[in-house]
Amino acid sequence: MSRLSTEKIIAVALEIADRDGLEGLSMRNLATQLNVKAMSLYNYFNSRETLIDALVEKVVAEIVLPTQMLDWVDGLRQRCLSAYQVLKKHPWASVAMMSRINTGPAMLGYIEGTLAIAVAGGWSEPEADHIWNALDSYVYGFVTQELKFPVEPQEYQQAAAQYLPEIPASTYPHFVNLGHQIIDGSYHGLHTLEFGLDCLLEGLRRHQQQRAS
Amino acid sequence: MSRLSTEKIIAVALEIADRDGLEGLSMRNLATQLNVKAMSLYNYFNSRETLIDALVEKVVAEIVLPTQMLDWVDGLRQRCLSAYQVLKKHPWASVAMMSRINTGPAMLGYIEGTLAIAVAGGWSEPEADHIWNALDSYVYGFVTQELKFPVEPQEYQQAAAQYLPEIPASTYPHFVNLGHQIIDGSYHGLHTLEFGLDCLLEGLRRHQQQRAS
DNA sequence: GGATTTGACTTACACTGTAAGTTTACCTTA
DNA sequence: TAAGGTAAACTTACAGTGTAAGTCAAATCC
Repeated sequence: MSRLSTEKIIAVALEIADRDGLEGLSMRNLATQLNVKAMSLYNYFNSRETLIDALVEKVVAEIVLPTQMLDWVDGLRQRCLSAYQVLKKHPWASVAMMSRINTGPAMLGYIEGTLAIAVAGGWSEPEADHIWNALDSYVYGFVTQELKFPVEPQEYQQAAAQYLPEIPASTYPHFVNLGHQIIDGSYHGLHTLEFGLDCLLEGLRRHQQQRAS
Repeated sequence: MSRLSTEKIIAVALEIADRDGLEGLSMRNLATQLNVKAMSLYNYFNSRETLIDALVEKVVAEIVLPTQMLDWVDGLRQRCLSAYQVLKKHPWASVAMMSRINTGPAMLGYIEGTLAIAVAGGWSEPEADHIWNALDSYVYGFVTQELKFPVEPQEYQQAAAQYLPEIPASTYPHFVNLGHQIIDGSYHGLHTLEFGLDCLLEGLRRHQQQRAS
């Protein structure tokens, strides 16, 4: 660790954020990991916020856009699944991407690539803009919600068993029923990105067909 | 303001959060507004986090579920639109709702009501669970993204005019095209919740029809 | 009226981001 | 090689954060 660099800082910051979340990424904390004092970081980033912007760029760059020519539905689907995988690798990122404006090259390339798929599929540019926005709203929202729940079905089962007794079945019948199904194993309780994603895409396809006729 | 109470604290905290965001809601700040010192608040809430949980509950309680019996599609649609309006009134809330687990009565009632609409529409409980999750993922994600952009078309136009010159049209053709359309007024650039919502619902309807046949 | 509980208070600690100013070390040019 | 310039580290300081711990007065209850 002879000398600092933006790349080195970003790499270590990414490690910390992935492990401890954005709130665990303090300038002093990060500096310590780099064998340096906090203020030295300000030679490379104007503020903590701009550092986080750089982290978001780094993450967006990981999302892969389909290269070979696909049906627009398959293309968008594949893109969303890639975004999903990347966002799950970086648990802090979905909220950051939703709530901050990023105009870095990775983000622009990501948007451009998505628009291109839709336009190639016969949509106008404003329509492609709506489609991109709708898909990402769903993907970001889904990931963020999923991250707050236990991942393993087993943990889910335990959590359900723990909390369910306190919930009156008379006022919340369906909710409690679901809880019982999760506890007895007849329903895993886990959600998949594909469920809503395929509904969205199916709706879009219908929308396009209806307009053509 | 003779005496503190959870209701009074929540009311003022809600004002602050709505105006300055969650990061503007500090215990000292909040206490000052209540003519009290910070530590007095801890007589009513164990921590800042539990206070925020209470705020979320308060917000969820504002969401209205359709009362009269509607088609399940219309019922879910109406519910999502209500949630959307409420979340826009409380700009900090969408992220909070996505990222924290809330088991208060308002939240449970909200979920239960949503499940009930879907089940009444012929879906199984696990399916209703998936539907609820998909819709809320989209709504939360949409609101959060929308809140970071300028609201007025005019501001959007100005922002586009300001940033577009720096973006090379050769590498981002569709993106730049969209920018031009926003600047010249042929495309407002604004998104609507309904676009993706109706796609989702249409996809769900198809899904159900296909299964029935 | 005395005991008990409630709800406010003060103080203190370990953090946070970052503005401002200083020193060290290297690199370039004479 | 010596000198000058600059880049990149440093220290110090400030105003803020959440909250643990202990104190003290007033209201409530037996």
